[in-house]
Amino acid sequence: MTTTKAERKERSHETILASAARLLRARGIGGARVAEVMEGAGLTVGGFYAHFPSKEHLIDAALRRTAAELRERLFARLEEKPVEARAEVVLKRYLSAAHRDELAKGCPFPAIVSEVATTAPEHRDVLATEVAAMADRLSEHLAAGAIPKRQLALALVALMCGGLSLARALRGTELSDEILRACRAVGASVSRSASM
Amino acid sequence: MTTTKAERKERSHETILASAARLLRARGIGGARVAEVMEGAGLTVGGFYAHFPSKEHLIDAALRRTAAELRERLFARLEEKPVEARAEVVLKRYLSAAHRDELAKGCPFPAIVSEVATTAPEHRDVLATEVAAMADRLSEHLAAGAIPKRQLALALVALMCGGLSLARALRGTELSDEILRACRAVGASVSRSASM
DNA sequence: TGTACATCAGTGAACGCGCGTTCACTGATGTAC
DNA sequence: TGTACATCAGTGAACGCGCGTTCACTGATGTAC
Repeated sequence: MTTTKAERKERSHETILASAARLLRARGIGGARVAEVMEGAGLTVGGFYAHFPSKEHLIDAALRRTAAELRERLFARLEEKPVEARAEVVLKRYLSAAHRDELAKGCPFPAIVSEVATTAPEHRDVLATEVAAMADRLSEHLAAGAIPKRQLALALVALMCGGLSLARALRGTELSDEILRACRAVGASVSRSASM
Repeated sequence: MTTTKAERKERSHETILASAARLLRARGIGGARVAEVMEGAGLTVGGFYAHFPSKEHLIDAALRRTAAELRERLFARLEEKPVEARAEVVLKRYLSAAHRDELAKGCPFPAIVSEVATTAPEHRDVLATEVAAMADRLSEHLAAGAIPKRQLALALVALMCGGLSLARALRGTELSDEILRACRAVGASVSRSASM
């Protein structure tokens, strides 16, 4: 039960990152305030800079972390399914009402793409890496067919990200559900026809 | 050459709205600062509240305006083309490098969906109206086929919006161009196969 | 037509608030002897 | 083992800045007579 100072600091670091990961997804870059991140970690503002050199570094770390977590869950146990059915499973997982409603736990992209395009270009490189990683992983699970795998993977990432972004923005409206359904159906359709 | 006071005020109102329309698309809701909007209109901050009751009202007006302008251009002269070719034309126009690069002139959705989903839900209703209008207009230009027109329209809106959002966020990277191409190709493919 | 007054679009400074960051301090843990 | 000192994770207040909004004021235009 004895923990060293360094171990305790490491735990705090983790807690802060976890809190940031939640807030980044729920509120976006601008909305994830340092004071609130620290409060979410059970600490006070002042201590933050002993763990991260700046908010920018925190956001980058949280983005990497949440994107990796997403891939973990999105592509879990896909090997059990035949390759032709996998894209549909991914679409169903990503474009679900649960994923739309649990802002703080899901994909970080919808929460940040707008900001990276407009007021927070400093996160562009990290975002590019994570989007590429996502497309790569998806590509591995697509069947060869009429549409090149990489091309189909990139379009499906855009479809999923766009559909979830819109569905989240319109949460609570009938249109929101309709968008999720439409993207699942059309995404599945193109994946099927592409592999034939 | 004589203009009345009311006419001059009306002109200022227009100029302010035009400036806001540009800034909203280039910087998002949070990034479109009232002082900068007024500066862009050749005026000073203090006069703003004689034209709009709050920033929130301005953003709503700018969103409506820019969304309507987009529809105007996106669906212009489509009747000249056979119905089976129209979706592809829309995809080409929307998912172009020019549209990605000219932030201030294009579609407002990529700039604001993140914020509406996270920190600016007060604009949800206006956004819902404009997204629905966009899907309706697109739907009119789709050929009947295997996929219901409305469903295909909603998925194409999500694909376009998602593709453009990602391409803008990743502007300057090779991946950005690749995403645009992939979305155009896959979007065209699904539109074609759906109408057969 | 000319003069005195009213209107009101626009100015510019100030207000209040929230945010990222800094910093002097605290107190529990760790180290040296 | 006990004692004196060093370390450093975390505190909490302050700083500087930017933002939306307010407000007393200005001066050109419009109106009344």
